[in-house]
Amino acid sequence: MPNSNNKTRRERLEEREEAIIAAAHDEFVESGFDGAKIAGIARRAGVAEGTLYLYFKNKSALLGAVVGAFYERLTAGAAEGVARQEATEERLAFLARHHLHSCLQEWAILALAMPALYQAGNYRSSEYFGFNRNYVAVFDSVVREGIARGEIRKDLPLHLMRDLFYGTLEHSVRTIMAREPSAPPRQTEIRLLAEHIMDMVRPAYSLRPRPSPATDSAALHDITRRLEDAVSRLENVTD
Amino acid sequence: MPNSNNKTRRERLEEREEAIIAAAHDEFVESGFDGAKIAGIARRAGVAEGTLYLYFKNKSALLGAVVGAFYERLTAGAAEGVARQEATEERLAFLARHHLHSCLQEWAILALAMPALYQAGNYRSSEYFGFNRNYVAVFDSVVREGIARGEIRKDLPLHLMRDLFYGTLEHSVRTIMAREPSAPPRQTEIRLLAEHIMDMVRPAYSLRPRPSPATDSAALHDITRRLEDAVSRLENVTD
DNA sequence: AGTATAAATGAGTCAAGTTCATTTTTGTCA
DNA sequence: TGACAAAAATGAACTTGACTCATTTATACT
Repeated sequence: MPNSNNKTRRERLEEREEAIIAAAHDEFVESGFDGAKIAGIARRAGVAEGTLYLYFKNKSALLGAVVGAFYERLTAGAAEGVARQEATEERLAFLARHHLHSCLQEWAILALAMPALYQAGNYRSSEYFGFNRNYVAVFDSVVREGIARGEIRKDLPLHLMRDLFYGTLEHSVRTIMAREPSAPPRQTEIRLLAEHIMDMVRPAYSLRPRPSPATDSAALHDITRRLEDAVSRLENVTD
Repeated sequence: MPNSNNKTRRERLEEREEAIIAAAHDEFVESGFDGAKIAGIARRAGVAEGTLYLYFKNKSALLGAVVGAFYERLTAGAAEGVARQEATEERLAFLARHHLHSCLQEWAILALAMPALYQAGNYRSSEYFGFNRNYVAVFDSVVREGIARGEIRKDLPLHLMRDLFYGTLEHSVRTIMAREPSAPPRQTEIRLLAEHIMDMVRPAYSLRPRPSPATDSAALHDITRRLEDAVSRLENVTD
């Protein structure tokens, strides 16, 4: 009998791998990296300890797989949401909400991943580097398009705008989790927080609405600029 | 002979404790938390393994002491620098440079401390919470005074301004360390980076120069505000 | 000097990640 | 269908390293 069930060998292996990742996910989330036991993961996955090492090099690789799955969800959600929005402002606001929501929801995973981002020596060569690269690519393209559209200032390196955006978001997530560790991520609170953050990010990026294609919009835009310049000059005088 | 040398018993204990912390510092910086061995720390400090446990409850407490010393340097430097500046703008710029400089300089320690900040469950009760509290108190007082002086917008919660400031700085540090892990923190690069960051933070905070005590400054400030409101309205129309 | 208390020691214990010789399962071919 | 080779799985044994504790050494006080 070449096939006891209707599964090919490859399929059975992948199924098992997924079962192991799921088991590792639960064990890590429940106990943290150090607290998680290989024996526990094996038991949850229904395999022997030795079997784990046929699928993953070691405990860290196991964590890498769990974190990789998280980043996949995170990145896919970000890309989909951005595609649904047209305006740069809305896209950034969505990314902020999505990041807050995902990170609060899966805080435990985030906490597990964090230490790896601080392993200076080999970060660039670690799988985590790739995870992050894919994720921020979504943000990068939004900002690049915003700059091309003339909605965002172009005098700052892109990586700094990234640092401002995700740095602020990450720090906010940490602040929230420190305040109320058992917080259920309330949708309305996330919206409010994201709005506040956008209130800071908007002026930092000099983010302004896209010039409308209407004929006199150019004139409006121009007068806006002139007024702002006047304001700037006045401000300097005030010094 | 009540005293073989001119040291009191208490003094000798504190000396030893400092020697142990210094040894732990070196071992941790060289090998990371997991890589560091109690045996190695004991050897460096010139004591037996068991002795370490008379001074510190466990390996984590040892790390806590090392991180605590780092935060003390960090906080003291911040407070001193702020005291030397008068203007809010200058104070914030200094804090940015100081944070970048310290974190790049002692990146290894920062990386060691980071995981503890993500232990949601017990962060608030951990010693790290206190470290951070003292440190950000410096920033908080600067911003509070800036708000009182009318130089900074007051419509945002303080903790969000903190998140923006330190979140951006931390993310920048990580970006730099990921780019060039062996980077010596160049003074000029730090200044440039801090200026760029201030270019984003300034508008985010609506940070403007302190109104001069001259009589017509109030009028100037008022007209500035009116113009800005007009600009805002125009921007909304443009949408 | 004698003694009680504090401090230090390091061999022994224990937990947990990893390895590997052995066993079981699977797919193929006569 | 039954032998057989390759793949997959197993779990007991090994290893490493944090932590303990019975014993020894140093200190201060009478």
